Amino acid sequence: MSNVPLNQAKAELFRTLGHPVRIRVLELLQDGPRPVRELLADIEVESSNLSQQLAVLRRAGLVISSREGSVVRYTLATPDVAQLLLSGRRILASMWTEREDLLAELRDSGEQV
Amino acid sequence: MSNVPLNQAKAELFRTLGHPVRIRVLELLQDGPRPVRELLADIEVESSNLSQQLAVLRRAGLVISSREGSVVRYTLATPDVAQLLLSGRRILASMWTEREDLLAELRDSGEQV
DNA sequence: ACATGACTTGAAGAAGTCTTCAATTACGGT
DNA sequence: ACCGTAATTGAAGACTTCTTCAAGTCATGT
Repeated sequence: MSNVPLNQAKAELFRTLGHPVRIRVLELLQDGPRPVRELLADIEVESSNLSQQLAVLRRAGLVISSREGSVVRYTLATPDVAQLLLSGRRILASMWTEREDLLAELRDSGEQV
Repeated sequence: MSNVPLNQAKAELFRTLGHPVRIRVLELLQDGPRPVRELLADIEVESSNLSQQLAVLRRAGLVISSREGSVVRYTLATPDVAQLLLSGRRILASMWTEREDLLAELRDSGEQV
């Protein structure tokens, strides 16, 4: 039940998502394929840096690129990526509200002292 | 609709999951709280290394530790972590089957030539 | 008080990742 | 054939993360 190489693969997948530009790219691609030019317009990053991050996503197999004339279009390799991003948002949200609850508790107990 | 600090937070969350030992720990904690001793028995890793990885998870707010006598017990900060791990598994599965389909296609077209 | 088992911490070198720059490829228009 | 725009690549230096070691804390048994 441990399966070390599987956990290795999972870790690599998560590590691939571990960069704000790559997250943003995947989020934009959720609404359908997009040419690099458009991604570049929506993300504040240098063209060569975006290319580097796209290459990371490509190597990980999360996106697919195809040249169409002078433009390169990127597509999500699987729509399941959306689920993963959603789960991430949800965890952040629940950690945030838990911390907020704690703050409220602290404030309340402070008022009692 | 871009929200750079949010994407930064998401990226940090995913990066925290980007290590096989940390993945394994979270998976074990899905079945309930566990003392370090037990985690150590289930994961092939040095005690000090496990501690380092637990510290990363603690700092990220994904787990909570509490001392009970001479033993330290770890707990998932939120059960939502399970969803995230599941989504990860699912992506890996769908990437795997897509690649398998591709292989089958290649094999078939090879037979036709 | 001391020893022991259960963990954590700090530090150091190796390994990996990030950003940026300059060079390069690929296509379309003239 | 040449230029401009679109995108990728390779390489270098800064920065971060990983593993391991030795040393440290903390509670319990003797």
